[in-house]
Amino acid sequence: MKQSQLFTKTSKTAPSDEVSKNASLLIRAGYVYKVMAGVYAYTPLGFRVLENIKRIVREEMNAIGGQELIMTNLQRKDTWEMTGRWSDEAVDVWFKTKLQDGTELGLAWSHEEAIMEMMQRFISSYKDLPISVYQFQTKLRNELRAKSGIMRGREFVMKDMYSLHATQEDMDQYYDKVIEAYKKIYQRLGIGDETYVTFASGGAFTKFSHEFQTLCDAGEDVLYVNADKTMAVNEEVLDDATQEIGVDKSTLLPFKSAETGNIFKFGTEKSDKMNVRYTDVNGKPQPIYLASYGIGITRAMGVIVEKLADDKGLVWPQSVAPFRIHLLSLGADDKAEEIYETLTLAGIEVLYDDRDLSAGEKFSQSDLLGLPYRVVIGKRSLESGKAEVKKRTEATAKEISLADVVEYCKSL
RNA sequence: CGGGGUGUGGUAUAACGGUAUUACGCACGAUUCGGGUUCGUGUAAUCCGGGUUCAAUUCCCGGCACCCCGACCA
Repeated sequence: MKQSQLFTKTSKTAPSDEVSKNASLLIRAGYVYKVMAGVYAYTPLGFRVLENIKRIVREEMNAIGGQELIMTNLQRKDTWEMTGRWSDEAVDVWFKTKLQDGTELGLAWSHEEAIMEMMQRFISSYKDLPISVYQFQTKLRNELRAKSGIMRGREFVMKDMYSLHATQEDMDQYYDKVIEAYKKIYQRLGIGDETYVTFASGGAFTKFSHEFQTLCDAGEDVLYVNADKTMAVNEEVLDDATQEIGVDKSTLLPFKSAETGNIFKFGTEKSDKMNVRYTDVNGKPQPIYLASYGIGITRAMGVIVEKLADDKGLVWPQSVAPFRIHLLSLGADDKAEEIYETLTLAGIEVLYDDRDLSAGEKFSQSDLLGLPYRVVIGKRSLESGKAEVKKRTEATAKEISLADVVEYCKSL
């Protein structure tokens, strides 16, 4: 894409109403637009990052048999009354609205009940199980206080997956498979080395749920990690969990962390409350085992920013960057344009700064945008047949022959 | 939800109760052309509603919005 066509622009000044690094940088660089507290629009650059994160998650979910679908934001009251979660006392983040005839509706903060309700229409026999479905969905939660930029909003994008099983063994087995898939996801997102599978407060079925916690100063949780970094426990359940697994809690060190994923087993709770049954091999009705798996897509984006950005601006891992290469022309538009066309035709995602700006502006804005690689075609180096390439994470650039630029870019 | 704070051009900011400041941006014209180049001209603002006062961006009341701390957080 040519940068002259991009409607967003960078800003030298940080917004006065944002404290968090992620929101401040994303707004300055033109990735998001703040609509209100805790509610952000994703402009083309931010949209591309979200789509890249989703692509990675989608690939891993598909790899373990997940079927993608999309549920609705408008939800029926009676769906939630079946499990006692329509009440504002039970769930304090509800947005509710009404049809013109007065029918009460809920705006989806979760889809657990909604999935069960839909699935009862499709599951009748043990032969229909197991089933694993997932979606990328906008969740609406009426948080008392939004904070930390895109990391805790009132409207956010989440990947939620639900697996339904005939037996506990089958659920347990699948649950473990999801843990492995999640590990791959965080690795691919570039935050895997600092993301832990942790014990956290559980649901009705199990004593603990599992959270995926990523070490991050902007996070809201405190994680206790052991010395060789193989085990971590959420502070919320520190005493219980350390007792359960027989670990001396004084050997664990606390770190701030952000919950980037949460998985848990409902067991037959929803099935029982909502009276959803399948028929077993003996013709008898049986409850369905349910487990649920979430990843905050927008929160993951915020965590990536928080962890990787430097004093010059954003730094994206190649896997999620909106473009792989930032091509700058410094008074060498003809040659740069030619390279841009060639790379684009080759299917390489390039942001080409074709604007008539000073070199300094192009460089500093390029740093702020944080694309993984920068290729500079300058009038000066053009004369010696050279171009300059630099990784965003490295301080110094190197020169390569102009003739090798296209091959170099293809090899990245 | 409890507590605290802040609302001024598009953005960031200044102004004892007395002519709304400056920078960035934007437009035009020059200048420059490898780290937010330089200069000129122009453009554009006091959150909303009351009150006090000769006079309110400034003080008071109410509302709304935003931020922070806490609480909350499958």
